Amino acid sequence: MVWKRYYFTMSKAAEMSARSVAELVIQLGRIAHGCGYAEGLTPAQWSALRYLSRANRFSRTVSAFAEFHATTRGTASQTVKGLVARGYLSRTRSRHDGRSARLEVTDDARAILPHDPCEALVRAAGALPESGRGRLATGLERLLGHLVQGRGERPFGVCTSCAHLEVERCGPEGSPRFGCGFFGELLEETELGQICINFQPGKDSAMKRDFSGKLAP
Amino acid sequence: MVWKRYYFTMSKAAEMSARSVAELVIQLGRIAHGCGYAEGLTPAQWSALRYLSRANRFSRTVSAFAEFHATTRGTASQTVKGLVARGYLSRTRSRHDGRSARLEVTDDARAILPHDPCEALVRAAGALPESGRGRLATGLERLLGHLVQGRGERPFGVCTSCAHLEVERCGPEGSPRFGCGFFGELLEETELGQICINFQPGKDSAMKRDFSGKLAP
DNA sequence: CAATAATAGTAGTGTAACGAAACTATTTTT
DNA sequence: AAAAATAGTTTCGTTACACTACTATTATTG
Repeated sequence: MVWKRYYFTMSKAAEMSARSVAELVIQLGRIAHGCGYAEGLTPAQWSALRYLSRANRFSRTVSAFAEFHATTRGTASQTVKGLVARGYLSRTRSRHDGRSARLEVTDDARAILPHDPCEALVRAAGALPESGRGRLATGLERLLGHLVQGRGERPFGVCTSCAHLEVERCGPEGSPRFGCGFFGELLEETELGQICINFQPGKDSAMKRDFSGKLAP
Repeated sequence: MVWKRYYFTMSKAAEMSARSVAELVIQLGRIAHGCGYAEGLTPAQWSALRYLSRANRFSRTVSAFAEFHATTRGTASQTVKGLVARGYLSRTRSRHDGRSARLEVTDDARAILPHDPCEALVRAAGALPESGRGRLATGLERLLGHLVQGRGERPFGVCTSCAHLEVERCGPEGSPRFGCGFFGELLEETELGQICINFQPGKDSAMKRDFSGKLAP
């Protein structure tokens, strides 16, 4: 295991810098969480709106959000209930599974999403120099990966870096078609950048991730 | 102002990566906060113990912790009260200021600090490759700086990167002595790495920061 | 030097976020 | 056909936290 090697041989300096990273993440997280009461919504509700506006059609359910938000289904149900009551989410029962319901972000919700109080964090990140920002994202992603792995949970991710993604090219010059090997369904190109509950870290992913949303072979 | 320049000219790709950074910080923050109930202490109490064990003597007060924790003095007072009741903190009234009381972390508290649930985050950070870890810390520090600045607050920091630090060398080979220009008091060498409530970002700091805790001229 | 303002800290109250457990209603497994 | 698993909801109790009002001390100001 990789982290053991690093952990047990960590020097004093390495431990200090690791602690610095942890402290900074905690501090940032608290501030980001605290500034979450705009538009009469709670932090949990904003989190739900953010998640559901970024999740693909397999992942827009109460249970998926509960797992993403690291909370219980009961709590997630309450959070969603409030948003439905305000007209920010709509429910449609699944035809294939009578227990399940799909959640959709309404136009009203999309209208207020730019007022998400966490946009302050996005702006702060945007103020960083371009090169450092990419490295920061990569570093945080790895950090989250280690943390989630240590808790025995699954990470969330998008199709473009998922092992379940399948690409099919019709002819040498034909435009590619995409599918998910897990759900066994075709994927629109716009769906490739959405968050999926069944993300599998792509050791052998079909394509490399790219922040622009475009695909690199 | 720097961020304006970056913000208004942000490309689509830059905005995506900024959003990634923000989302990752939020996610990490939630997980780090959620795993905070070990040893019968609440997340807020763990946060207080962490802060007070890292803060210098000018900063170990209820008000300083309230500001650090971005909460009210009332809430901070409650948090501290619980820790005093459990014997993890001791109060000593200030002789210079009858209103103020100094908080000290007890030996009992130092004994349980290694069981801080947020140590999982430290371990995860320790699992990162050494080079990336340093850059990650720097990037997060800048991010926090931008965010705090945008909220009109002051950042917290340590003497070694503070503008108030004064260094005095007794002779060409003599060991240096340190003082704080703000509080007008001498500083022990062990205090130079502690968090201070009156940190002033050191444009012209007397020394460069170093994670090892050692000093570089 | 008095009057006022500011600061450090505490106490009490109300809200609401959240976890836990119990409960339906479907689907899957055996 | 019976049992187990899953999606989701509801209820209840705890508690973290903000808000307000309050005391005690120090700083400021005319």
